[in-house]
Amino acid sequence: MNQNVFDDPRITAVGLLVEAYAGLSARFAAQFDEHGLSPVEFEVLTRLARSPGNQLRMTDLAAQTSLSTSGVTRVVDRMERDGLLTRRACPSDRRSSYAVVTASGLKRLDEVLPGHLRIIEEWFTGQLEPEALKALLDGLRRVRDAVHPGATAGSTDPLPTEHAASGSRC
Amino acid sequence: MNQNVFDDPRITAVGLLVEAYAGLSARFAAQFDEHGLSPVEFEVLTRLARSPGNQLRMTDLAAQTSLSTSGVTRVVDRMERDGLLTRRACPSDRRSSYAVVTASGLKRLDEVLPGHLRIIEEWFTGQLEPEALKALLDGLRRVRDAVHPGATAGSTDPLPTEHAASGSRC
DNA sequence: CCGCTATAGTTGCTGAAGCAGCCGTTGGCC
DNA sequence: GGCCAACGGCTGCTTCAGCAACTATAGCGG
Repeated sequence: MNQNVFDDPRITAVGLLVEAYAGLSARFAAQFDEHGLSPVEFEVLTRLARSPGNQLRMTDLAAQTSLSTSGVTRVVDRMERDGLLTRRACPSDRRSSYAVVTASGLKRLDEVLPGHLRIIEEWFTGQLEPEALKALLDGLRRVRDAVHPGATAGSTDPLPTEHAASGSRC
Repeated sequence: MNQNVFDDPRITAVGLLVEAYAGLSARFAAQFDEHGLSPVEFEVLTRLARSPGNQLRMTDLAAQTSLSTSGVTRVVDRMERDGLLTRRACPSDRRSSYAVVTASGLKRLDEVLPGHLRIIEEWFTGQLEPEALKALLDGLRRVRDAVHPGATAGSTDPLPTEHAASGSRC
């Protein structure tokens, strides 16, 4: 076996990305867990909270997260059971329903976010001088732009606020 | 709700990392799938192939991947069923067993790796000029080093070749 | 107005992964 | 030599996500 293949700088580059991502994800997950949230639930909460009216149709929510529509159904089931979300019927289209963040859900988010930001700063952005951080982010943006739109996996797009507005708004 | 929280540069930074990672992972997974491998199986295959004798104890394999020991048991079950791996008893410690890559497993890896490297180049390393790539990797390395060692999630360490040698070598 | 097709969401089934508990083995200790 | 704590790996149980099938509604064409 060509042992040296694994020393290929391309492999190393991917390794760095994977490890940095995995390490950060683990920190995030630990903090989410302290607040009784899974990473997916946190993502759902933030997607909804940043959307107009704190709500999104199930389908749109699926498009904005790493979940399939059936996955969204289950997650919303759990979160509705926990009181973080509610389903609301769409008045203009009886097939559709909205997932809406409840006051309790917003409160939970307010409890989680400060610590989340602190963790990002402690383990990610604060690890680098401003110009090094900028270089890192520029590089990531380039890769993201190449690989991003409509990728198979969820897009986690940070600024899709107009997405819901473009759809059949109720 | 403080809508502007989501415009925080720290959130954006994480978004970039997550999206770049997710996008690349999706490309990788698609190619693995063409060769009948899951991402985890590819990881197991590479870990073993880069280890001395193309083998690793189940426990060591678990430590080097994102899996628990029970997860390793199942994955190795599947891959052994598919002929990519074999279990071999450890002569000096009858509790231990090795997972060994078969010729078929190595062949599979040889089929997958060139395309894998091509994808990395096309969507990641080739997207940036050499100095920009270096800056990106330096940044990732800093974050990785901060967050990495013994993290909760799997470590995906790219140079643990001495790991197996340090253990109770048979 | 009727029927046909597309769409929204839910549900049964399957596969994968973790945890906890189990058994067999090992290696130190008396 | 026998005993016992530690360890390696496997199995039962649970959780969770995706796929595919299903129901209900919407919207278009004849």
